[in-house]
Amino acid sequence: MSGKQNSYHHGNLREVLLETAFRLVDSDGVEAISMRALAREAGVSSAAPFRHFADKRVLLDAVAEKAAAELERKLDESTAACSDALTQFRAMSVAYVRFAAEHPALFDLIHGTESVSAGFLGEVKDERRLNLIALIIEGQNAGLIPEADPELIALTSEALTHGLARMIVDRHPRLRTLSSEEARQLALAATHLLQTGIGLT
Amino acid sequence: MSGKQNSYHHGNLREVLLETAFRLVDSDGVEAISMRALAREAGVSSAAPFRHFADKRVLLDAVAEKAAAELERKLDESTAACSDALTQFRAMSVAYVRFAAEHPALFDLIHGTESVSAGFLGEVKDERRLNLIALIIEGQNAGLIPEADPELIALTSEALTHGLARMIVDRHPRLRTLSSEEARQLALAATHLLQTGIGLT
DNA sequence: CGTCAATGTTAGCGCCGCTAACATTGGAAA
DNA sequence: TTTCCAATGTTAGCGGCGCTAACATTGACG
Repeated sequence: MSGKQNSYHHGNLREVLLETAFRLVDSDGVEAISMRALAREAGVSSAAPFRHFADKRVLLDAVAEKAAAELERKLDESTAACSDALTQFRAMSVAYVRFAAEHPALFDLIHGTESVSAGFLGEVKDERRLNLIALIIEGQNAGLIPEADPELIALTSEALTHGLARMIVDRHPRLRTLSSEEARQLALAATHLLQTGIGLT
Repeated sequence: MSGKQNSYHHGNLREVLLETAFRLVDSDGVEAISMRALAREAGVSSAAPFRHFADKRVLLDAVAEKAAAELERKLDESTAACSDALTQFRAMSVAYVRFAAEHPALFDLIHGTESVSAGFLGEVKDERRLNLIALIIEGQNAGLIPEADPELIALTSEALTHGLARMIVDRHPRLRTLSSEEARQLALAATHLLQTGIGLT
């Protein structure tokens, strides 16, 4: 199915367009893609892509969903070898920040896409949040975590991780040209700091 | 100078274009602006704007710089009535998050614009960072803040604030439709949490 | 074997960013 | 005051874009 080159019907156009767009966004950013260029790349007329994606926004939504699924996969992977819940949480923070450092354009696209947070992947994220909140309540019952609103604690943790990732993507002056390993160490250090508090009371 | 309407020369075109673009980005997002539409709005031919901005990127850079200056202004304002350094820091976090909630498209443009973090306003931000670090070291000398790397503490604080702002702009499921007052309370609660730590040790 | 839905094609509309060549004008220099 | 020129406007147009309509090809299925 991948080598059909002399037939009128391409046979695999939708996936080829999607993968090409995915690669192009990852390497050159979302502004680098155009429907016509994708069509040329696939060796197809400039109207053909519209048989598979109603408009450009829909195609970008699909790319964003693919990227979000990839991020999800990496987050799951990261917690595979973690026994307790705390190390799971920290591993996920690290994986999240690393993804942002390695694929800034995809990270950007994911969060700039309405349909991602609204759709299935938003629910995945919500499920993760509920897990985190359950963990926090557990910690509070055991007397390990102060009795603040668990929702607030979860939100603050998320915000810290998301903020680190965003500062990298947004090329914050202190964080531009951050390697993946440096990103890992930074995420570890920052989440540790959140746990112990910075003591500014 | 503002009412020249029947003359060949507009007389104030650069500023009019800039202000129109600023308003349009703020209300409808960066994708809503086009050079030709701006020209029409200003009652001028579609080539005229290029006498003042070499290309669209340069115009957007100028809008971003204006927006960043506005943000700077609000940050300065927010600390006016604060005596000690800690309340200054928290007031700035609140102002930062509020700006993001009230002007998401401008906030987005600021951070997506290379020239802003590279140029003058990046230096302003750096100066702010140095102030924060000085405050942290002071706190450490007084025994109020743990002996972690002051740079790291500063970075973590920034990341939390930036993360909250970004979650709002990115329409995080839990934070969409957040009012300015809710943003204020959230920022206060989260920075407080950072100070005390969430105790997940 | 015929037909039809899926999926390709060509042609073209209107908008865009941007440029070249020309027009107007206000203000500095003579 | 007159002259002239740099600044800043104009028109016309190129090529690329997103997208649509009308038509062409074909494989799968009755």
